[in-house]
Amino acid sequence: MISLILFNVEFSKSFSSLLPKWYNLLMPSIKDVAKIAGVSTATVSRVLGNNAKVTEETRQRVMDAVEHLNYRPNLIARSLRVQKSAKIGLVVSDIRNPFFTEIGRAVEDAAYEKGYSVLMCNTDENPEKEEMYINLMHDENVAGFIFSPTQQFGAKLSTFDTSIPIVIIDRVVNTKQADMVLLDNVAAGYDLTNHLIENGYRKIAGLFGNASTTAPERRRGWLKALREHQLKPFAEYAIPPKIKQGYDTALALLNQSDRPDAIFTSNSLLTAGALQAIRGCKLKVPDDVALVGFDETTWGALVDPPISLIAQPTEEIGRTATELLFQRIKDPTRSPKTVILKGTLIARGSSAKR
Amino acid sequence: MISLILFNVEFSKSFSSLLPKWYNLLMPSIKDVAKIAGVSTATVSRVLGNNAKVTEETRQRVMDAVEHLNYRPNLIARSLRVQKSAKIGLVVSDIRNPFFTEIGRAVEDAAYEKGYSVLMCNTDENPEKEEMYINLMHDENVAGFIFSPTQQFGAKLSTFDTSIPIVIIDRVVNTKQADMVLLDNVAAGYDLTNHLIENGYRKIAGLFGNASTTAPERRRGWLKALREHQLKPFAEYAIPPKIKQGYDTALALLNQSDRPDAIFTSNSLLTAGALQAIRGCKLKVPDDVALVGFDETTWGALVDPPISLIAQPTEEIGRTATELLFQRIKDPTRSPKTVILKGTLIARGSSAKR
DNA sequence: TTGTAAGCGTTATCAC
DNA sequence: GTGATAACGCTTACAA
Repeated sequence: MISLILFNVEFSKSFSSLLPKWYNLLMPSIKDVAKIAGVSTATVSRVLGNNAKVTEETRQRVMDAVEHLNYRPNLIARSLRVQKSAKIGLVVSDIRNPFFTEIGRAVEDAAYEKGYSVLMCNTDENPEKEEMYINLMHDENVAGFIFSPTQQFGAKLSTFDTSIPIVIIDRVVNTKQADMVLLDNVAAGYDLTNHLIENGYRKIAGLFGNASTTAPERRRGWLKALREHQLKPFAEYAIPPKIKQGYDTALALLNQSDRPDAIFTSNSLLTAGALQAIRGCKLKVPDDVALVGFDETTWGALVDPPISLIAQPTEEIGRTATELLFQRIKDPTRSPKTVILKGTLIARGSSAKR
Repeated sequence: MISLILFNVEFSKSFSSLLPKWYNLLMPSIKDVAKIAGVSTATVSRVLGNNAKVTEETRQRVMDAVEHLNYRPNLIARSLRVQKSAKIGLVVSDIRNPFFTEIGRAVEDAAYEKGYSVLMCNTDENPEKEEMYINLMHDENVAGFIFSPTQQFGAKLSTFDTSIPIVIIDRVVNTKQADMVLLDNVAAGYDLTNHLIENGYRKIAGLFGNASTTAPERRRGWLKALREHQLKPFAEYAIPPKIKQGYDTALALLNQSDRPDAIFTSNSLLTAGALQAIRGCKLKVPDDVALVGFDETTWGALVDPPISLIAQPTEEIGRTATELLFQRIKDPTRSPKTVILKGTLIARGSSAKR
């Protein structure tokens, strides 16, 4: 793999000129280079892969030919031959969730530095799409991929092909085969709920996503904190983690005669939906109802009052996942690692002391 | 191409079962299928590509073998052979810009429906990365790609390889070779500015991105509206279209003794930055300073007061771009189309009548 | 309607 | 240190 990496870096340097108009008409192959340099294709390959010894003189001749022809190796052919590619996959459930957007960005950066490109796929929390994209990962010969499976799919995952390096992020999967990068969700839910309780809220409703293992864990923390204070859950819902469902559910909740004094949401899409509902009911945050959630977003600090939340270290999660992936690519037998990161409570106006 | 599409759809149906553990150990090839079915590889290929005639009986035998072996064709090998793939590219400048996130989502949906997957790349407004990803598009044999180039890169684009179908989105490029899907940015800037003027604002500052052609066009509309009302630009800045730069610039602007009474921003990242700055200065929107921008985001309607803006039909832009791309893939000689879509002014509290 | 075989552009094995 | 050459798994003339 190392040679591949070096290789790519070298190329992005040497052939940074764009493809001229006529390029694909006479797209030069390794044969053309060999002919011009007066060597065999094997030698050209050796020079480019710079893993075998060649005399400096032939190396130079080859490089000249390469430059002269503006040659760039055919990645597809190479991939067919070596059954690998300088590509990694990123399979997430919802690219519109700012959490995953940030992850995507971090992964892309980390991969780019190593000369890898990223095949990014959106499963929409749909197991059928997940399946098809996992197959695609295989078919595209990715070196490995980063994945946040739905609950249903995660359960199946351990039964299947383990030959391709995988790093699971965000969600627990019951397999000892894959590396994982997770948040300590129970602690996060616990901290966030404690914060509400300490600030005087008692009738705390919970809106939880129903697609991942993340939400149930955050719920566990929520329950634990409530229990420790002899409080009962005011109400709770397990719903699709989308803005619309957050809105609908919160609206119904707030229209009841007995309202909660705080809403706990398990992700930022639900937070946004709940906030819309609160606005729709012309209620005041936090006087009528407090609102807390997860993930720092563009808007969390901009709304008035700003939202109290548990911030996840998205950049770190993305980078860590990518690094674990590259480690496993380099050494597939290495025993799996699970990295658990802590969230940070950011207390703001939406849960101010009452 | 049609055959490829059908092909893929067929496969995603027939082989929806996941790869079993042992799969890659004995990853069956077309040869294995041929052997089991008692036919030649050519026949297997014909059955799978269902473009040539085969007797129903052999077709059945082949399909049985395929199912029995859990065979799935090797996309890389096929791609090497036919010099094409069921993949399209999406090269955008900043995946964290909600506009592009939405586009990405729409493109992914549209592509999925046709059995294509999407290679998504983030250039970070960096011409070097753009170049490398354009090369990658070539190297990955994508069927075509959707691209929002930086100004610098867009200028070069027409000089280069035209063999691969491209659809430009969001930004004008001076080439007659590519299809484009654009917003009527001059009109949008004009409408948004007129709206401010009608509501009584006179000292209107402008924060414009410096990476794309979009911002200068919106600026033209802004200038036109001002001129028609005998107003002078209060101040204007061309800056990198990022939250941080929006914040810094707006902060400096607001700390001057003579403050604008309205800030016009050319994209939502700048809007967010400007809003942060306004909050930082403890100023009231819109009483102290109005704020308007572009693109409907999760937060635009949630902040208080909500932001007035020009909404772009992102879903439509993404779908249209993908459709144009598929049309061009099917018929590469077809004369290029430019689709210009209108934005919608959404007037809200941040620019209320004074 | 079906089979044979060439070839897509690489890399890796084996000679020399 | 270098060159032939056989794969990698597929599609597609061309034959039969």
